Amino acid sequence: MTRENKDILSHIERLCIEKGLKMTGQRRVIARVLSQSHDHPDVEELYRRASRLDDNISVATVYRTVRLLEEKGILEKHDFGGGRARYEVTEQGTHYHLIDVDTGKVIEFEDPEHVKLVQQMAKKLGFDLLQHRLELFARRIQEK
Amino acid sequence: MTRENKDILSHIERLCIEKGLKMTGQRRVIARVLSQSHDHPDVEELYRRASRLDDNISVATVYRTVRLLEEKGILEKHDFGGGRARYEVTEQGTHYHLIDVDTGKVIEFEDPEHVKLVQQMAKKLGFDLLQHRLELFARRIQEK
DNA sequence: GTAGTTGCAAATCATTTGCGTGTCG
DNA sequence: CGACACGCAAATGATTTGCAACTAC
Repeated sequence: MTRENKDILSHIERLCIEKGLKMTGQRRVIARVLSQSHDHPDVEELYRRASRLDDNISVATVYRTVRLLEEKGILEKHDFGGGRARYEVTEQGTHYHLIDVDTGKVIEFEDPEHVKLVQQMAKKLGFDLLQHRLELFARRIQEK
Repeated sequence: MTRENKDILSHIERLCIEKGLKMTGQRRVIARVLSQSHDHPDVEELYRRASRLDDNISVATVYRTVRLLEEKGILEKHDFGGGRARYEVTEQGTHYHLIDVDTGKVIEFEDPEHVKLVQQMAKKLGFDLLQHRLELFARRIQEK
């Protein structure tokens, strides 16, 4: 039973402080929400989650904060279709996404072999790979 | 010196007819523009190019047409950042994009082996692959 | 104290849509 | 002729922003 204690800094809040961001109440709440989110919420969803912890937060602030954190490299923005941007906390290793087109759910997976492969691809074209993304749009196999 | 003759059907127009689309004047013009575009224009740019050939075209129609052609599989929609969707004519084999981060230029390449690989990836996760995208962000190798 | 932040509502921007008119098949 | 396409302008939906009040440092 882990206790969520407001006196304990969330992972993201720590990162914000490292980057020298001014930590307001709303940013602390949003940071906490992000730290606890292991999916790919959109702004609306983040706003909903944050409001649950503190009703003194506006969507505008969520938009502003999310943009700020993306600029700082703390968050990554994705376009998985559906019209709204979705966010996730930046992780160290490259990982890929499989989007279930029926449910919109996103499955993450890693494949270090594939990373090497892609580096080779870039090299063959005369480039050094900086980053890359691989996204699969797929439908669950039916076992009738 | 190839002649562009209005009596000759453009490649895309042919595809539209195959799909049973009603061919209006505006659709013919847009089809022609698409046939001649070997880059990744956004709607605004398509509208500009179409207007050059025929000033009797509205942006709304370009939006409608582009959506229709995407549904028919004749066009592909991309999000390369920048807020607006970009389009290209669907080619038979899946191809990938390498974006030169210094110039913004997009290099296309194919890799049929990789397509199979990705299908395997999806299968391993219990999915049938519908489509996928691989985008490399890279920098040209310096040979000083 | 002061630069940076917030909430609110109005503004933007890309894209979609309702409607009366026009046209392909 | 009848279903569908068009232009126009108004509507939409996500995201941004101006402004006056507030707060972290």
